[in-house]
Amino acid sequence: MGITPKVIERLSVYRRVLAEIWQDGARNLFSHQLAELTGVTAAQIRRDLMTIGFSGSPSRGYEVAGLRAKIAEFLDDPAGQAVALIGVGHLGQAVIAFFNGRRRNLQIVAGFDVNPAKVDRVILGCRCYAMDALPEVLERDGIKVAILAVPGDQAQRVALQLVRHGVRGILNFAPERLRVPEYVSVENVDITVALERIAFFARQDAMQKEAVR
Amino acid sequence: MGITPKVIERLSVYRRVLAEIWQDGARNLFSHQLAELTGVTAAQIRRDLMTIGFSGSPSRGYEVAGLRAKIAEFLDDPAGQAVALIGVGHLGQAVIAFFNGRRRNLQIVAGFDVNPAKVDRVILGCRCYAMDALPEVLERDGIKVAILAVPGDQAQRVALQLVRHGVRGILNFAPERLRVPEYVSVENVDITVALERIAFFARQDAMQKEAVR
DNA sequence: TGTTGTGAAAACCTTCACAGCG
DNA sequence: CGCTGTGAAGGTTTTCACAACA
Repeated sequence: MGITPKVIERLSVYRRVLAEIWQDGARNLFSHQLAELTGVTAAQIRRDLMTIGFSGSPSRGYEVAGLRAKIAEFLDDPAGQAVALIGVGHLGQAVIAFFNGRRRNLQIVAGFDVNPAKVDRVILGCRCYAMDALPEVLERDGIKVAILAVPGDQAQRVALQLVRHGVRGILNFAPERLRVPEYVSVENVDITVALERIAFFARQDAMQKEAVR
Repeated sequence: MGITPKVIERLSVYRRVLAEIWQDGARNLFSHQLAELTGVTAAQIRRDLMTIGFSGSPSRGYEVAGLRAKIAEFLDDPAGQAVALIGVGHLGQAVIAFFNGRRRNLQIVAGFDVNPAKVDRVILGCRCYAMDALPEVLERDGIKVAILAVPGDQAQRVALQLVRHGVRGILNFAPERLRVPEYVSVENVDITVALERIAFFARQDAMQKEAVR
């Protein structure tokens, strides 16, 4: 029974689609239907649901409500998880705007920035603090998850500061590989790398077409 | 010989680190040194360099300049690649700010938005157009790569529009799985999913610690 | 019939371990 | 000696294919 990051990722995608089709009135669906909606193969979906211990019926398929509940039980902390955002620049603000209101269970409750113009203001609904306040606020709100949206040359230093004050998961937007203790999870969202990847494959496809001609 | 997305991703990381150490005056390095700097294992690095056909010497290691050139030869189009950005909201602007000046070879040359207040302005150095202008501009600039930063409910429609006008790679920030022809590469950067992933593992670690206690 | 649940196979990716060499 | 390059092994993830069932 292996709950790998990939499984988590797909479960997260499933549940978004399930919420949509629930709105549309669907109460049951088959693996191949969910496959169609998510771009994951039906076999993969059945495997994933087996992994989290959810069963369907051959005649009716999977019950949407039950599956949503089971996924939530897996992914969410019932008490909710508070999230800190370090770096309230363009990217940080985009993350707040993108995120707030989307998931109730996971909320960005505090922003931190070195820019005095931002400190003690409420930006897009998120209260901002000076970096000095970090230890105090993290402790006060029991924050275990942080989003790092600071310039690359500061990411490592800030990351260690976060870890020192109890953070156990970091979503890192800086183009630096962080060195942190192994009990801390890091997820790198590297926009440059992502763009280079698609640029490469877009070019590849174009070259193939040329070769075939 | 398999050039998979994972290899591309690591090459991209290698070259960033190589640029840094080149600045610091390093002219050669061993696989284990690059491993230390990137968090990738030395064996993996040697395998990757084998894949792109780059050789080092047992005594001197790898020549930094040559390796940088070889990676560039693989990843970059020598003519450069123009990139379009669809959706110049918070996220779109963050992407421009994050990206501009970072890679010369890959440049965001045009932004598109439905908001008339943005049309025909230059935002963070990027010229913005109305959505109507999409076909014309894509064609004019020979754009094959696009960044999609529009609301989820519009992503699919816009994606097909992009494909229809020649785009072959899409970096998708919308929380929707795009259905596009198989000759188009899509890379999903799903911030919600990423955050849920680290939140899950942060919680996991906390629970394990509790169980051990 | 058409579906789920799943052992087994296949595909893919990473690591090991060592020959070869300066 | 310590490194690279690489065949082979090991591990992980995905897919196949089919029994069981409504």
